[in-house]
Amino acid sequence: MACALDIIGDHWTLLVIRDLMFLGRHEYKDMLAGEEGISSNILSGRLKKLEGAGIITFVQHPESKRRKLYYLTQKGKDLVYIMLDVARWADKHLDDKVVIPEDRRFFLDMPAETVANTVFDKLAAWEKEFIGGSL
Amino acid sequence: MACALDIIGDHWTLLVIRDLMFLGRHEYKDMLAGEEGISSNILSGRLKKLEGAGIITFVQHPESKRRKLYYLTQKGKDLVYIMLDVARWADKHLDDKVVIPEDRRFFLDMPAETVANTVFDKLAAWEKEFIGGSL
DNA sequence: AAATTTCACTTGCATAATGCAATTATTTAC
DNA sequence: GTAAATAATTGCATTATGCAAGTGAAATTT
Repeated sequence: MACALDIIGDHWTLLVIRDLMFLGRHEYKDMLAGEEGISSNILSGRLKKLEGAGIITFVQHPESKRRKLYYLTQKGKDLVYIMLDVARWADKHLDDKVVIPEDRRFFLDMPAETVANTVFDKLAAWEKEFIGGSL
Repeated sequence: MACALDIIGDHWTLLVIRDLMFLGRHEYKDMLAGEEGISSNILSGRLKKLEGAGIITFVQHPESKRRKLYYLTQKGKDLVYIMLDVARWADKHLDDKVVIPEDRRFFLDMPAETVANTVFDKLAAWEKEFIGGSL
């Protein structure tokens, strides 16, 4: 538990992972523009830390040398179960403060495995387009 | 997600909850003696924060005026699903660094609901002895 | 009853992390 | 060539953390 929390137990790390897992934000600038307003230095540090931990990796953007496309490794994708439980808990106990977006709300009523497979499929499709397609 | 992480997204909070949920540490001094070595000021702060968030509460120890018995509310107990997923993820992906204690290892092979019910039953028995018994 | 110990904190202070704004280097667009 | 976009980095103020020591009340020992 403590070792896992060394990696994912801070305010911003799981938000970066959420961007990659659910929101289709694969670029630095997309994550920087997120509604929570992460600072550029924090984002930069978290991306490096997550890369070092083997949770994310990246390829060069096919249209630009300077842009990078970040995406989750399987180690990162497996965090979906934790993410889902956090969302379920927040929905149940913080429902006055929390609004789960409608387009993802139905996830909460699905079995975890179904959600995981849906997410995995979506990420695989993205990878096929941007990673598989460019190699 | 962000709101939940404001509460539980830090290094020590989930460790305090783990103490209350799995390790039967219900007193300040028990948590302070934990193997991770939390500082007294940090522990004090986290207990207050968790109490303020409605995740834990406490009663006076039946044998002493100064001692307190902390325990989880239902809001706190429901974090068991997140805790279990964190443990599963760590076991799968950090297995070189992580040793799951043998006396709790079998939890990883059980369905989440079974684990939750086991934990809930154990906590209810504790509460019946220390809370119900003293009122 | 006086002295000691236990307990749940609190305080002081050094170090580290965070947050914001501005800057930099490189790449792309015009 | 000039200007804009991108992925960072730097400087600096504020905040959080970590350690050691201290505090005051309650319990225990003598």
